[in-house]
Amino acid sequence: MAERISDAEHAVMEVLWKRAPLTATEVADQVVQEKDWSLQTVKTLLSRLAAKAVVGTERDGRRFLYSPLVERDDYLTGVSRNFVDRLFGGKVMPLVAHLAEADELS
Amino acid sequence: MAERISDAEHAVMEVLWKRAPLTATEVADQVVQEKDWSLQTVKTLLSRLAAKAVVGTERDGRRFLYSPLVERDDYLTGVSRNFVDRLFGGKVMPLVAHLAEADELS
DNA sequence: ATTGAGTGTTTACAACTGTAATCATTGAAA
DNA sequence: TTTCAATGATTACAGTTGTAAACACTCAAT
Repeated sequence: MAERISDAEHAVMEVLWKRAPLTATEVADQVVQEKDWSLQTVKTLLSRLAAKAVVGTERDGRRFLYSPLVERDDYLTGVSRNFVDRLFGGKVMPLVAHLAEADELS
Repeated sequence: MAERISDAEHAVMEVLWKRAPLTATEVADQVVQEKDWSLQTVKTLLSRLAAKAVVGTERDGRRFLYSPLVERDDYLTGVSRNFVDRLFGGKVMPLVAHLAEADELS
């Protein structure tokens, strides 16, 4: 039962997948370049992810260092499969057909 | 701004996409074969879809006939694009790679 | 010793979801 | 005509999500 990661949480994960461990502020600095969120919001998201054991925390003096506990690859595989299953009966081809427009399909 | 359709609502839409117009009870009869929901639940979902103008209602005496107002095809294209954009930077190939396992890729 | 900036924790709060129960209306049956 | 069953409308209620404010603690600078 893979833990569910919400959209907002996903944005945070992307930062940690790029580089980790990071402090909350470091994560926020990155995230803010994409999303217009406050530091508080990012900290809330980190807490929720930690509560779900999707990121791990490691004490570093007064602050925490956050690191992903699930691999980006595993996560993407999970949601992708779920997506095709729900919307395309598990078949990849119909999905591809729906996307075969302005994309580099070679 | 395509109206957001939730998972539960999507199950209802699938029924209407298969055949329409239908009464609430007819929809429920279909849906219940898949999901273990009460008639009330299906009616709530139909109301919400109608409120969002995703299904249209046509009075038929004392009851309503419901029909989809968005095409299944358009909807799938929308969510698919959104999905690849958010998770794969709009690139289809990486997505396919993540799914290239037990599937009929010929 | 005091203060302020950084950091984690707690609380907030509305929108959306899943899942209905209850209410109200009304046509059909008795 | 009274009653019942079907049906739409209203209300409910907890969990998740997005988005934070407020609180508390503490190290570093004054």
